[in-house]
Amino acid sequence: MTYYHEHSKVWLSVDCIIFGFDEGKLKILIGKRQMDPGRGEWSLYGGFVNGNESVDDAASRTLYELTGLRNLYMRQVGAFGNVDRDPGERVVSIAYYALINVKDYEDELRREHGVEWMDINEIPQLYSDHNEMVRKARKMMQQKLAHEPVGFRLLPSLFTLTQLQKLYEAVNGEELDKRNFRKRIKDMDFIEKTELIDKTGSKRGAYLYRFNKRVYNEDPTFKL
Amino acid sequence: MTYYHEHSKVWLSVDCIIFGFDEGKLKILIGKRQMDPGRGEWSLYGGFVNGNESVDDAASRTLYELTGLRNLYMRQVGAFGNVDRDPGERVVSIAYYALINVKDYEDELRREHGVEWMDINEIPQLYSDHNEMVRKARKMMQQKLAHEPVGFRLLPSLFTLTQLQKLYEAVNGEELDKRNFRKRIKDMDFIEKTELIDKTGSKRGAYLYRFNKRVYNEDPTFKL
DNA sequence: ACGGTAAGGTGTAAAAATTACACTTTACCG
DNA sequence: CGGTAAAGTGTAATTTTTACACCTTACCGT
Repeated sequence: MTYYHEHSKVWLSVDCIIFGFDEGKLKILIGKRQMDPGRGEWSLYGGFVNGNESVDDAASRTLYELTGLRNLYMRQVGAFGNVDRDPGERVVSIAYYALINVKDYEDELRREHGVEWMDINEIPQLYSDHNEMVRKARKMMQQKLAHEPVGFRLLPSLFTLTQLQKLYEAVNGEELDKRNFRKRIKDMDFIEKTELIDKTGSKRGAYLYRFNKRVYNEDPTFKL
Repeated sequence: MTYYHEHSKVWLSVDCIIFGFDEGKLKILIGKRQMDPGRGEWSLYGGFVNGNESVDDAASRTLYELTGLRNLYMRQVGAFGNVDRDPGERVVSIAYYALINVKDYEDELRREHGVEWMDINEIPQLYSDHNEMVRKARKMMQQKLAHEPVGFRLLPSLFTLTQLQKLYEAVNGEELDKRNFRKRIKDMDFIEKTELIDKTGSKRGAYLYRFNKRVYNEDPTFKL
């Protein structure tokens, strides 16, 4: 018997704020809880941490469970540990946010889990402290996108400059000047213009770009 | 028996990165572990989370235990949850950083707990994943100080502009231009000049300033 | 076939922010 | 009473950021 046992153990869970970008809007995945406590309330998707896995691994596993996708871009938001945050038992939860390209997410899998994309600006009241998690995740994600080129995770691997601009506008909630935006993009060698043209967004068609990670790593300078 | 019980519980601890500013250097409090596992290794100060307290409360309590100070500026760094991070048992730890004015910390209490101030740039190898916690805490703290006027927490309530400049230099690890620095400070109405003069730092003496929280709250604009 | 339409694409000048930089003042101390 | 060491102060050059408008292209409907 060591000093550990003078203290009490808790259940540990992970909750996921999964960001997607669709129809010009920033969205997250939420669903109605299918179990007690809180059955029927809107909620983030989550799961418990098992004894044989790290907390990060539990988050990866939970994300995989929900989306069928591995190696998603994922960052920890933080621990939420109020005593009464879970109405049933003492459960401390570690929140993570992830960025996914909505096109990679099969709609069938989405329906299976009973979750849907909801505009980040129209999130209803959520179960327990999940609104707080979302707020913090959103802030951290904004911060991250302003300083590192990870926004691409929310887009297809080929994207137009208009898509990219709309993405940043949605994330930051403010419009950007098209010429100034494109000027900045041109300074970033790791955003490569391809010869491919997207015709879905306009009659004229727009060049498709791609993010070149190797070039970025050689000179990791990014400033939106 | 609910679904909770299909999963295993873990011990939860908090670890504290306590920043202080002394002799022109940014420092943190570390001590040699006085218990197994890891007895004798350099380590952060920490404690366990009890069943009847929130994780934040556990951190406050632990900080109070160590410093005798309440209402310290404190922010969560994040959860550290590798399976083997604690050599004894499965313990997930939530790290917090705090900012204190070293003058508020009684040296006796410090010795009682066997901790000492160590230059942030000269931190030895620490127990478990504590070095990682320190790295992350330092990064977050730098970020915070660059965007919010919380550096004052590391100084006496009255301070000279030279002290303030040296603090920011220590935090960011780079020298600042004196005139440009003071120009920016003058633009911040919430940094008030008093009529008091500090004679300890120079023969001539320097005006003492203070942070006025009320004025800041009226116009919370800060940019170092 | 052609005019309307809707998104794609492009440069310059003004304003603002940031940087670089050097000397005078003061009061203590020896 | 001269040396010293920190306190205090302004301006010009540079860089960064912002504001702003028109032409192009290809599809679509008539």
